[in-house]
Amino acid sequence: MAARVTPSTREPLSRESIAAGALALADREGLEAVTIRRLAQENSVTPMALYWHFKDKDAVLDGIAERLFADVELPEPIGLSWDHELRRVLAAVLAAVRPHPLAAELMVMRTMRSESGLVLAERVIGILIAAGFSPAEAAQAGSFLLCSIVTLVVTEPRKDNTVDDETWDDHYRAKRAELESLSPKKYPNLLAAAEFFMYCPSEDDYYDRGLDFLISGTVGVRTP
Amino acid sequence: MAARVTPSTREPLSRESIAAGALALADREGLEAVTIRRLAQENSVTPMALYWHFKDKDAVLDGIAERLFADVELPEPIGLSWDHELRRVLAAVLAAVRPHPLAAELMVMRTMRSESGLVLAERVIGILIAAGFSPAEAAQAGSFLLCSIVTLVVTEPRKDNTVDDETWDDHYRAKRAELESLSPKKYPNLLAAAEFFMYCPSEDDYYDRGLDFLISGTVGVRTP
DNA sequence: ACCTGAACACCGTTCAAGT
DNA sequence: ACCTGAACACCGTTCAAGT
Repeated sequence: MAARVTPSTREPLSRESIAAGALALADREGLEAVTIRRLAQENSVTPMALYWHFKDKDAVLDGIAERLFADVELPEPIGLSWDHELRRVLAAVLAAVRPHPLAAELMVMRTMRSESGLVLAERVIGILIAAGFSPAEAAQAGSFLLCSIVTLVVTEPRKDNTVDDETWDDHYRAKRAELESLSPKKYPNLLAAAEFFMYCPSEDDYYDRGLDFLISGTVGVRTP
Repeated sequence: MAARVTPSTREPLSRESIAAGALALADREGLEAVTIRRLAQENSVTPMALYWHFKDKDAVLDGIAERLFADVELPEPIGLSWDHELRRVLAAVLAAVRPHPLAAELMVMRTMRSESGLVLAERVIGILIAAGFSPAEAAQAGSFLLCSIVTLVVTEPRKDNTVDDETWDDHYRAKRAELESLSPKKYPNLLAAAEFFMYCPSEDDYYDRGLDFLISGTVGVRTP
């Protein structure tokens, strides 16, 4: 029984397997749990072993981001108007990012460091330039749109899975009680909306509205 | 000379002075330089001294965020349409955040933990609800708008001040050469926009377009 | 090529103690 | 009330060495 778990049966390390394990760990316990030493332990290996496969910890994080970008299944263009094509691309990014709310922030500022990220960026910038954006405008809008997808996922009010259910219930009740104890005279609107900062009535509505917002914004800043 | 710097002449600690010093440190060297031990050193005090004023490190970060929100000078309403009033408020947030690109991310998820943050949120949610947004829609849009201001500031292509000029010049040239060596067949649009991922032609244009985007997006998702 | 082992300079935090 | 001192369990990383 226990013999099956001895170090001698360990799988060989690789950039990909380490990155995949790191992403899984981030999904389970959050990004701050992803440390060199912890990853070494999970791979039944010495911390220094990881430095053979990655230059430093930042390169490991690049590896996680790379895996996230690789999960984006870019849709083939089907001849819709540019704003509808853009929405399909953003929806594909969203679909890839949603399962990884605790790791998603790594995609910000790391887009150009992986093949998949570059392909995605080329696609978005291409749509924007074809729509009449200048290169400078397209670069800004493209960067902002990708960050916004990450923002939507990261800030979606959710039951975080890094703690057990009762702990989170306590935390939730405490936070909500705190918000709802605010002065009704000073914060009437905040009180009316209080519950929606902690709880999302419909995830699909939330993300549909998010995409609507981004497309409206993009259309709105175009100067054709 | 050296006598003037002896520990005995040290100013008394306080929540506010520690938070202000922490923000200044983050501005100079980035958030990862803000450690309990470093702050202790800068205040000529033992690390443990900080635990009298703050519960833990997260509370110190709350303190920094609090200072950032306190810098927002909310404009008085002047009877414009709701979207123009919203733009004035977002512009005020932007003005407060722009000087602190390396610390700005702390404002995300910490809005409700300080008086100034609550006042800002009440104002934004108030505008949205008055414009016809439901409480749930207003909560989502309000959260997203604030995060977006932070995103604009954090992702603005800039010469980061955590390293000296030549180091950054080298880094800049290397990055740009890397981007511009991409296959023109595979990444034509990315190449056309390459320089604008690293360099901002006009900060004012950049932020004007950012605010335009956010207002267009908000107007676009309203269902009156 | 791939991994180990010992060491270094850092972290945040607890606990008991000083004034 | 406000701060110190020693200690603990962590970090990332360098350098030399093993197979």
